[in-house]
Amino acid sequence: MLIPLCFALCSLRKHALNCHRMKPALFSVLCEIKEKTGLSIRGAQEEDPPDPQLMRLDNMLLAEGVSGPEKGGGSAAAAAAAAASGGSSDNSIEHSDYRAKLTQIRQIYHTELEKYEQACNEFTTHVMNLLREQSRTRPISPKEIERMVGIIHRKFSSIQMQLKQSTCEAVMILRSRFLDARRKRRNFSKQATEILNEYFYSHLSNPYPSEEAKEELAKKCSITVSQVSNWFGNKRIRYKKNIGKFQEEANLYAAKTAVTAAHAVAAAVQNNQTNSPTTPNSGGYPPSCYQSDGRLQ
DNA sequence: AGTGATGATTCGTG
DNA sequence: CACGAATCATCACT
Repeated sequence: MLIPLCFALCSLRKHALNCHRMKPALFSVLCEIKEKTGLSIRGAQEEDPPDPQLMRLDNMLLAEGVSGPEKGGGSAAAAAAAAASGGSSDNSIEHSDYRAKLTQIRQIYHTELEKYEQACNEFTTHVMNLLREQSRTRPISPKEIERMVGIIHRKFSSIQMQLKQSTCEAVMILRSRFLDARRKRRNFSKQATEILNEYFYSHLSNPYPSEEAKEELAKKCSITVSQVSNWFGNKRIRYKKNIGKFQEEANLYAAKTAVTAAHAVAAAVQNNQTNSPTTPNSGGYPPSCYQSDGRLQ
């Protein structure tokens, strides 16, 4: 009678011990995350010995929207990621991908958690039954039963901690991948670069596109407004640093816009034969296809 | 592998 | 907050 109980407890102990270890690296990362998210660690008090590790895990899962209230699919993390990527809605594909994966993690977490809770209950009743059987051969105090139940619950909560740990790890990996992907860059298409360069060189005296112009350029180039801003920021500084190097490029685009303008003029002339052709801009740079306020026509 | 080009990020400033 | 400047990280070409 005593043997099955001992065996059960031993196997449980072994499992729990295996699960109990926490990687130091992960731990420090989690601490950092906690600091950054500004979450109160005092918030989630755990009964028994208040385990700071478990509290951190709980807080992180809550912050990531894994263990929190249903729906929203990790709104906190998604919002943070969105903010990190410039706050525009241009990365909606990546966001939805991120959210989908987070939902997946969340689902796994909840089913596993449920499974553990169920297993814990089953095991407790199992042990209770064993104790009941034993009570026929020897007296068993309520205190002993209570102690036994306490042991089981502690062991199962440490298993739960392992689940929380691995869930946190999964979220961390997902996040780092998401942020890494954000950092990866693709060169803009040749067409986009051309459009940007055309604007830049035809506004060389004041290469600062207005917000509207940026939006228009962004639309034309199929990039984001912040990418346009980045491009102009980079272009201005690099042009200024080495005007000589860009001279050829400047001439090229000047010629190009001149040709476009000439075509436009020719078309205008054809449309209105009576009008005399306007003289092209005699300055260093050709007449642009932009309005006086810098907007594309 | 080395190297220049280029898009993105970070930080200081007005 | 927009911008300049410096820097990082990757691309693209040799």
